[in-house]
Amino acid sequence: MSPLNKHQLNQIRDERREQIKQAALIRFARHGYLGTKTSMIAAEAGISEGLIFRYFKSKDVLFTTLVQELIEEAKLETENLQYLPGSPFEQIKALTTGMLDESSKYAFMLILRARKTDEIPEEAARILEQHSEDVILERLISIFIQGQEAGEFSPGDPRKLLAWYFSIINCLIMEEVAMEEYGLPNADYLMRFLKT
Amino acid sequence: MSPLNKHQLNQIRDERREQIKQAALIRFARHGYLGTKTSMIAAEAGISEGLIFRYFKSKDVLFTTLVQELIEEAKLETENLQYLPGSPFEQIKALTTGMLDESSKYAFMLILRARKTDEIPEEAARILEQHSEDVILERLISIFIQGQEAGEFSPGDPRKLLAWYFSIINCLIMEEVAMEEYGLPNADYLMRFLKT
Amino acid sequence: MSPLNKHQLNQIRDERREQIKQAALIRFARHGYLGTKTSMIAAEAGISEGLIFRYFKSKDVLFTTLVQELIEEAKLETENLQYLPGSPFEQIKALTTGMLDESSKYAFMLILRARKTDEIPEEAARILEQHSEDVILERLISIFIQGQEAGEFSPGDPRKLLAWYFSIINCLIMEEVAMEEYGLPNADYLMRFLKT
Amino acid sequence: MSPLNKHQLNQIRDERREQIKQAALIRFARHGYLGTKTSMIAAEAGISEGLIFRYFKSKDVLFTTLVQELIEEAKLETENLQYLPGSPFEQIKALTTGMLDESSKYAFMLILRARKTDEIPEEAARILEQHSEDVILERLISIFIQGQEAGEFSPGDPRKLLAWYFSIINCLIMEEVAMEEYGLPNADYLMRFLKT
DNA sequence: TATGAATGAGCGTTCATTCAT
DNA sequence: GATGAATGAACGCTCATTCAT
Repeated sequence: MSPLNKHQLNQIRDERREQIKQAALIRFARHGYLGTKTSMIAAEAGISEGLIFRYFKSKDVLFTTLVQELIEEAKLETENLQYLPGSPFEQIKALTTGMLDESSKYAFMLILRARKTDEIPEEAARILEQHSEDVILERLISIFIQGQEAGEFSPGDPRKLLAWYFSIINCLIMEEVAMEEYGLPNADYLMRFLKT
Repeated sequence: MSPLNKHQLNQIRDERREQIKQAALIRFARHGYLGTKTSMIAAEAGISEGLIFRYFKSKDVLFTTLVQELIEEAKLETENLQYLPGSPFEQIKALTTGMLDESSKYAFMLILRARKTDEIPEEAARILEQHSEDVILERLISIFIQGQEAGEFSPGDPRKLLAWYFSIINCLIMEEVAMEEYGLPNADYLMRFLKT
Repeated sequence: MSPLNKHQLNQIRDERREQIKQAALIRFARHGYLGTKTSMIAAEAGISEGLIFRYFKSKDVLFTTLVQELIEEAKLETENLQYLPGSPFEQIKALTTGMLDESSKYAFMLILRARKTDEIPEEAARILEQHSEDVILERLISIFIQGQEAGEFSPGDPRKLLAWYFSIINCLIMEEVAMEEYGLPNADYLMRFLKT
Repeated sequence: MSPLNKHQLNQIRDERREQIKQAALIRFARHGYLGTKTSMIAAEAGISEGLIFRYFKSKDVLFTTLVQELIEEAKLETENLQYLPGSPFEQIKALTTGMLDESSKYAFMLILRARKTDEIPEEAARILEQHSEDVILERLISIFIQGQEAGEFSPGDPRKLLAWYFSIINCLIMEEVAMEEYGLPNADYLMRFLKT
């Protein structure tokens, strides 16, 4: 008989995996893929360097896994959006508020930083290319069109408006450090860009 | 006796230096500090790998020199700004237009990417921290205050308004690639954030 | 009070030890010392990785123990040989037949592979050097001399004849895999090398 | 203008490549693929560890290149064989003598050791599987059949005879170290195996 | 001055070994 | 006694930097 039963071991494994992913998220978000040494992740997680490789085959796989899961989460959040109550303006404002929220800070930073660099694993680049632009934006575009039809949003190509608006949100999240002094603009301020 | 006189040699040196800096600018802007290998810079400049180190003591120094000079240029441009004719709104609009211009693309990309990563030489980080926020922003802040006094800009802490506004511009420049489809919003669009 | 008495525990220990040695024998024989990971031995034995080290201080010691014991067995077998009935030719033929037998395959493979590599523990190398040539060969040499005196074996330095003959046997055992198609030559065939 | 012309540089590169290959050949032959550390090859060649990788992308590629070239050479030698004058017996004796020769010792050791281990790069394994058995042996088999028809070689399946004979040669080369005392049997001795 | 071969410190990764359970 | 998660030394490999030419 085992000294620890199967359930307990699985729990330990799951906890460690999560712990490593959390540490990696913070480091990758702050220093990028190349700038993050596995020793930094180990230090952040408070474990030995070698242990990382029992849970993730390589730094590459660890990064790609994170990207994969973060994209998945983002997709779900956007999916829910269109079934939310309220006008298009209120829906986008809710999303904007969520994106600027402290709790999802590192997730966005990692994804956004990753998308601006060629220096990430090929597979991660593929995932980013595929999902982000195509799937999520398609969902939002219909909300934007409704917003324009309702006269809430400024006129013109809705895809263009959407692209610009989210570029700004994205970038602001990335600026986080520089912004420390004044914090992030609130959603109301940013909605100016959309209003007619 | 030397086949080239001192003046000619100096000219060659200066040209080589410039050539290396130009190559480095493009590469650092595109791939970041860590992502840019010295071999890439040599290839971009069409010289041998070793030669870089006769003109710059190290990759570190080359990068820091670039940052230094780009900051310097930006400072000059901002300095000139306040002596320009036109209302505060028109002055900021001119600056905005200049920043979004193609010709200064790589310069801004390098600086902005650098500011988002800890993974740059310490000295470069120090330069960015010191100048960018303190000196340049100080110059702009007075224009913003004038703008608010003239009722052209929205009210509130002018530093906050300034920080937010330029964060957005900066981010949009960085998005350059993702934006290919729609290009950058023109200055008029962006001025919305400032208007009351 | 212990649920198992001392005798039972010793029996478990002995069985485990044997089980590990058997698994290690197969793996070391097939993949050599460096090519065999302790995890492979554990898997082959159906036990956990850590348990190996309660029975053998190290991979090094496990390997050396195996070599030691296999050499010991070989020595005993050779010892018995000279008291066997029959002519020198028949005695050597019996030994040859035994070496080519399926049941001792892995034992010979391990020993032979070990002797061809420096990459084994120092102590194991020492054992191989000492015993193999000195003790076993001494026993066989007298049989060879008798064989030559009886005109059964070809003339010349008997040590040379012996060394060559067994080298050939050894090699054939190692070839096992490549030989699958045709099997091993039988003892009669090999005795040609000895006959006048 | 270059300080060294293109021809000189190519010569340096070719010499280094050959030097590394020679060092690697000796080490791989003696200690096998896993047992040979890149540091050992560098030490044997009298160069730094890193330099190996300017000439060969990886230890894997270096090994595979060696296997490739050695197989190629062996193929050529065997090809020439059948156009040589003399009886089948004399032809095989010439080949045997060549294989036992000091100068090609390491080449055979490397190949033979490689063929006995799974622990080599996949590509190298593929090359060995393809060429050795199929191409070379086919050439020799016809000489063996002629030898049997001429009554020079012992009867029976010629492929079996060939396989056994060359297994013995191969193994003897591998035994090199153990054999130091008596040297290798000469070709005459080994031809006994083939004679009727 | 210019070259590119050569170096070596440091990274990502493996695996024998330890140890809490 | 048995487990397998955890460690760390050592490996293969990269790349900024040096140096003979």
